[in-house]
Amino acid sequence: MPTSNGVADGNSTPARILDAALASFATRGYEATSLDALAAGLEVRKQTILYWFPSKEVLLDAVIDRSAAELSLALEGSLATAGTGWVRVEAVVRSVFRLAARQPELLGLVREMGRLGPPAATRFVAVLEPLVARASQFLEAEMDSGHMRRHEPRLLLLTIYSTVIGMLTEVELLRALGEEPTARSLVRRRAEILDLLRSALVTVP
Amino acid sequence: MPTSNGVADGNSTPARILDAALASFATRGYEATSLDALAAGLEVRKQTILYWFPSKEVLLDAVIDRSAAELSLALEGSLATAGTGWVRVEAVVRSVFRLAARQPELLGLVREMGRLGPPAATRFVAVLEPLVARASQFLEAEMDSGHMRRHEPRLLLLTIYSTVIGMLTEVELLRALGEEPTARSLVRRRAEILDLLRSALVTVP
DNA sequence: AGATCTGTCTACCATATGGTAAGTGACCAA
DNA sequence: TTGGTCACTTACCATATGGTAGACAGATCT
Repeated sequence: MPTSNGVADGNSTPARILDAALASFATRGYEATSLDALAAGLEVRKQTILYWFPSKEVLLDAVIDRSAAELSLALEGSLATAGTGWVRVEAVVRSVFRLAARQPELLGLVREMGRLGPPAATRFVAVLEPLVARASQFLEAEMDSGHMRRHEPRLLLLTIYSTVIGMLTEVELLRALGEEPTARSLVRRRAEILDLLRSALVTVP
Repeated sequence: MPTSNGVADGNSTPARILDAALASFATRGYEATSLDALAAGLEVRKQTILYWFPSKEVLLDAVIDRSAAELSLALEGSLATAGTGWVRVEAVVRSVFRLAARQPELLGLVREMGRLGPPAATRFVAVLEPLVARASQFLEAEMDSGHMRRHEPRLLLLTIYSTVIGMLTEVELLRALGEEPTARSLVRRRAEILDLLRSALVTVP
């Protein structure tokens, strides 16, 4: 039985396994990822994976937990930004894009969560739930004070979420639209999304 | 070798297979769908499936082709709507929601397309490519004539796409937000999305 | 030094999966 | 009647998959 906790800092074996699993789950999908393939990529035997994570599902849970924590941390940080309505929304969107540039797999996993029904998705949502509540309250307050156009806060959140995730993960469609997966394109997409959101949210005084 | 073409109208066996495959691909995903499970659901032996569709991949292609055609037809219909900028955008969004109410699996498959890289996604995108081009041109023209706020047409399209698909397929997240998958909720989501898009697109005169 | 623990490995295994080969009954044209 | 096609079936098979059991080398403890 492994002694070290799930945190597994540095380039320890469990951390490397988590990294590889995240990457594969996010791109190929959970079911399409085999422990053998994962192990081969790590130049390790499959049993090593099963030593640290007793089953594939446990591995998935570990990946979800770590990713959710990371995501949560990044969002918490940007939510701590002071400022009136739009500035804060912009800060959050920017931080998500920053995250996407540094760790695209993370956003890919988020996208995958929808497919894996409960209990995986439930676990993921549970961690982010407080953030959603905070964001929802924030939006509502901003609308009440007239800083933003009035919308249904939760559905507005879903819209922002969908748009950002779509912009960051719809690689196939992006390619079809002639948008290459470059850093420059990412910046352009960020500009566009901010432009759109501002149009939809900011009240013209 | 099957004689009838891929159209397979009515409740013929190949049509039933396509229906079941579409449903399963859209919800469980392609890799997670086994021919055995599919056959069991249809109360038919697996070989019957392989009789009509020589391999799983061929089945996927058939599902994609049929779905893309159906989607294309629906969109073509709504695009034929005459009218100035916003009215037409609204018509398209409404038709997609109508489609989602009647055939949720179709939208689910669209969502799955992103995951299945080439060649599956390519095939799908290829069919819808002309529509994308038309829509893009339409948006650009409307912006040129000042009926709509200026945005990057293709990225605007991606935004609309992401938002609509998200609103219609993010079941887990919707549940977490307290939005039940009812018809009433669907109407509310449609209203919200139209509201948002109007805010972002329509120029205040 | 000997015992124990840790991390990884080799050796298997039951099951599931996509796919091949060949058979069977119904129908139909000659 | 007979031969052939059609739709579908039973009988298999090679491979991949998640997982179990246990060996083995090195470090750590007593």
